[in-house]
Amino acid sequence: MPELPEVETVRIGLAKLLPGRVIQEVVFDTPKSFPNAPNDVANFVVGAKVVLVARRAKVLLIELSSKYSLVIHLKMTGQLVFRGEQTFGAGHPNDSLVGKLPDRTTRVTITFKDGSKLFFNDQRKFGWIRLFPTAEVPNIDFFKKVGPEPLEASFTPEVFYERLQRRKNSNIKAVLLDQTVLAGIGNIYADEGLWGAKIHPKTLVKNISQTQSDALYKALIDVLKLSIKTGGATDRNYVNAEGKKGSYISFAKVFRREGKPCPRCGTIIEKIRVAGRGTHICPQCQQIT
DNA sequence: CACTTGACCTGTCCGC
DNA sequence: TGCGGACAGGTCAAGT
Repeated sequence: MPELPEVETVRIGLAKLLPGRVIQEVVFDTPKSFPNAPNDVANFVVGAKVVLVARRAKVLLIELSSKYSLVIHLKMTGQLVFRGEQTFGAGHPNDSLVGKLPDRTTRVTITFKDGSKLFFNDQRKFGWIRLFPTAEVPNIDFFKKVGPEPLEASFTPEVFYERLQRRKNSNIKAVLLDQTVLAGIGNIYADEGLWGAKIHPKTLVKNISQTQSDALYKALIDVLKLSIKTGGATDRNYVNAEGKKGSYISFAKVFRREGKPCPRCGTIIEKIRVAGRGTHICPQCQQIT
């Protein structure tokens, strides 16, 4: 669920809230949520100051003054929610944003010297926080393999078409979800982009024309930008750094709209299964070519 | 090698 | 009402 726009929205929020704060304490539930040894946390996290908050693909990077970085993947149900000390404590008038934290999904709590806290919540425990020397982050396997950022200027329609050709015999939806082809697209924006470009998700890449590729490029960029503008898509769990929901889902054309009319032609939207994922299409607008 | 499927988890929803 | 099972979907490992 947290795809590029959601992670970027969290980054924007944390970038305003965290830099300059000094970490005082880190508490985590199980090693799985924070696989680094306690010693590393004691040596390189506690006492360090947050320098900046960045994003690559769907991964958040919190760079510390210790030359180490917290590398965070929210996977499906992860949240990073910041609470200043003034919004803390049961019964406090400002303590009503999304309920009291920590809650039963809280995996890691980072407390800053000024009393504010950052909660890493994750209902399904797929997400994680890892600690790496900042200089080593680009060498993490995932970052070595991951594809280009779709919103960077260097990502042109030509680059997109060329990257798609890496998987000519796969269906286009599977390829859009492949992070080594292109970073940041997940189930929501794959469906929305394919609808925008009028391409059936089961269409094989080798059967996608340059014209269709260009249309898909534009549709993907458009939905990603719109979603960032609207604070991301809250389907179930997603919230931003302040614990607030995003509103993109109300702009969605097909995602989670099965049984409702296509906004373009009125045909009833169907939900099918492609690449092992629930997939939403307009059977009239999107036909296999 | 290219590509697809299953595992990892927990909560929710649907049918019986 | 309770219960089993399908489903949610990002990524990696295992399978075809």
